[in-house]
Amino acid sequence: MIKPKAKIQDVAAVAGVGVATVDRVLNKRPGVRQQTVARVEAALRQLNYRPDIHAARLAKGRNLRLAFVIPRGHNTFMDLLLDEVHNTAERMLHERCFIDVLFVEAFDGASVAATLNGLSEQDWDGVAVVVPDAQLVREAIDACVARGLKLVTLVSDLPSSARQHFVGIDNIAAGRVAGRLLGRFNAGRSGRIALIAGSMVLRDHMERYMGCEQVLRAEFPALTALPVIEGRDDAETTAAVARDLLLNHPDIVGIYNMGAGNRGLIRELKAARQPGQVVTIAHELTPHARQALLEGTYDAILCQDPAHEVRSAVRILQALCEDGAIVRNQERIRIEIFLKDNLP
Amino acid sequence: MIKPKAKIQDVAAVAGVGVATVDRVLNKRPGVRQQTVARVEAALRQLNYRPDIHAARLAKGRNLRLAFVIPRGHNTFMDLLLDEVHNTAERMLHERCFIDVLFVEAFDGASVAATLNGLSEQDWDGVAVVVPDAQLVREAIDACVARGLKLVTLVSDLPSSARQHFVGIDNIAAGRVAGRLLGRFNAGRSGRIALIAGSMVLRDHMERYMGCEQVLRAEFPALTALPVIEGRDDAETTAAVARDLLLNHPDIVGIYNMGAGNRGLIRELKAARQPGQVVTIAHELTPHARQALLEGTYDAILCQDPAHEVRSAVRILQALCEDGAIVRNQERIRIEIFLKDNLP
DNA sequence: CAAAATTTGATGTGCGAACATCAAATTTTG
DNA sequence: CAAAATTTGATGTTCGCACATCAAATTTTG
Repeated sequence: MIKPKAKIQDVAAVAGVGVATVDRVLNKRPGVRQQTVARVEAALRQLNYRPDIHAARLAKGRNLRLAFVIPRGHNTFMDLLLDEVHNTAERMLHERCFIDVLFVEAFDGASVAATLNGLSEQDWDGVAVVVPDAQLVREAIDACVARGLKLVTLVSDLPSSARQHFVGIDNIAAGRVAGRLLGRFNAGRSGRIALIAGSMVLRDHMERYMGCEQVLRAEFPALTALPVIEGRDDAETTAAVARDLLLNHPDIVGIYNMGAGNRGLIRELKAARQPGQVVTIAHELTPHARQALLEGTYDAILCQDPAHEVRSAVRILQALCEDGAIVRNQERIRIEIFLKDNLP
Repeated sequence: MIKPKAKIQDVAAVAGVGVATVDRVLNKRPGVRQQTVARVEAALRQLNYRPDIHAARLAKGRNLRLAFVIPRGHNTFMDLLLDEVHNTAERMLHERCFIDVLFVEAFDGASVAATLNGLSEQDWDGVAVVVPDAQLVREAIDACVARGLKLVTLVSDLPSSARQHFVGIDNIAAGRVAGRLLGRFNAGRSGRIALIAGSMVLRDHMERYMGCEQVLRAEFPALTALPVIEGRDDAETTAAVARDLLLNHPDIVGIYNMGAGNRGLIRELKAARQPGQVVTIAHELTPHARQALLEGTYDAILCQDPAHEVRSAVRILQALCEDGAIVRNQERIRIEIFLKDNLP
């Protein structure tokens, strides 16, 4: 039942070669005949050999160096993300892995690109980066990867770049969920749905919009979406656009806030409507949003767990750097749906 | 910024003692004066020393032995759980951790208790167990823990026992979510809600019932719950009770299946009603449930990710056995809510 | 066929901690 | 104060692997 784990010696014995040769094959060192390589690989497979990760990490003694590139002082969600990077950095210090945070300006592709271009493959092994959708950024990412850095995008993706992985939710699906909840919570009623984004140049907001619009059109014809308003992910701007909306459209029965700025929206909602009158869905479980959900101002909150995202980014970068295995399902970032009943 | 990780030598130097003494303190070996212990501990804290886990695991050379105690051939969810135990066992084999599965009879407290009592602390370090709620089981758990085994309950809890941890969802919250979705998806309508459990001796089903009933009573007075029916977590029995329900209660507007046996329920629903006529909520994303959700027979599925639960149980047992740290948030099992839009 | 080039094996070192042993230093006790 | 008991330090071994070196064996080449 329990097979003792094979070690290099065992592999060498089975392959009929010396341990040094097995070592050469395992670490892709030169100077081994192709036919010998084949023999060793057969033995590896036969014994299902995997290096003992603890011994390996100890022997290499190498410290992984990871950089997190994050917008500075952007919004509450980013603050949560940042906190978690620090927590994780603290923990990972004890596992031979250093994590530093590099700040960039929010919404500013040039700033992100400049930071990425400044990352030398001498100093860093991997990067996790929150990116705006811009050509400049795409090129900087591709350059990083070409230099040999491992790179994952975080929260917002840039699929056409050479990034090795994306750590975040499926935003189209999130939008669809929002659309369906708006539709079903309004069962029977008809009216208008207001959509608020941070900025439509943010890919994640754009995708949420697409998903929501799709579902509303296809399955809830009694509800029609108003044109998307931009709140700049900022409480004051969001408050202003929300006030306009609520004043000018008495027939609004639902609101989907795809971006940040929850504080502003909540304030205006409370001022303008009775609780429960407008079905409202928002993103990210910030303290204000949480409170609004409990009070009934919000009806549901869609959420990505920033802590999970950070841990996942680190695990994936580790795996990429040390060619370990990635456990797919473990790295699936969930679209969490919070009602007032299942708050953590 | 980056402090090089402290090693035992550093601690010894700071404390002004030899490495052997630090080692004695770290591993709680006897023969050190209290005052020296204090000096060493001060140094440990000052340097924020943590043993290098890779070196430690390598040196100990000990293999963790974990047992998963799981009901045999119970239902699809348990099958998924079992699959994942095997996957994880395969992966953990390479990390000095052996995992075995012990089968017990479903619903059978005596069988579980006997199995637990058979686990010697010589052969095992930790146990994860899916328990029915029975006094016999509680005693067996307490005995295990008293023997020095680390023990976590899985999926279904027994809070009054001495188990070190529970790995699973908050079932009361899950029930509340179900209640709210039933209420809101039925916005305006009034009628009866059918509740189906596997068995009310299962704590998780009982708790779901409580949560759901709570919310319905408090917030959706137009909906009244019928008495709970037991489907034995089995497709045929569930089909039979569902058929009865649907025949005898034309005023049913919602169904909450708190247990397994989805296949039976789906079959009867399709036979008796138009899709969309009865709001239906069920648990666990099995292939049949998934299909039903896509087709509109089900309206939402509440779910606990068995893969996450298994990984979490292993991590927690590891931490308990090697007195490592537990990352709380990472081990929080989420109540996942699936609509047809966010299926993985 | 001999010389040159390539492959291979044996061997050693270090990673950081766990654990063991023994001698030296210190404290306690009679 | 000396003998006994307790604490302490120095040292060595082990875990499994990565990496390096050198000599021996094999193959290739002219």
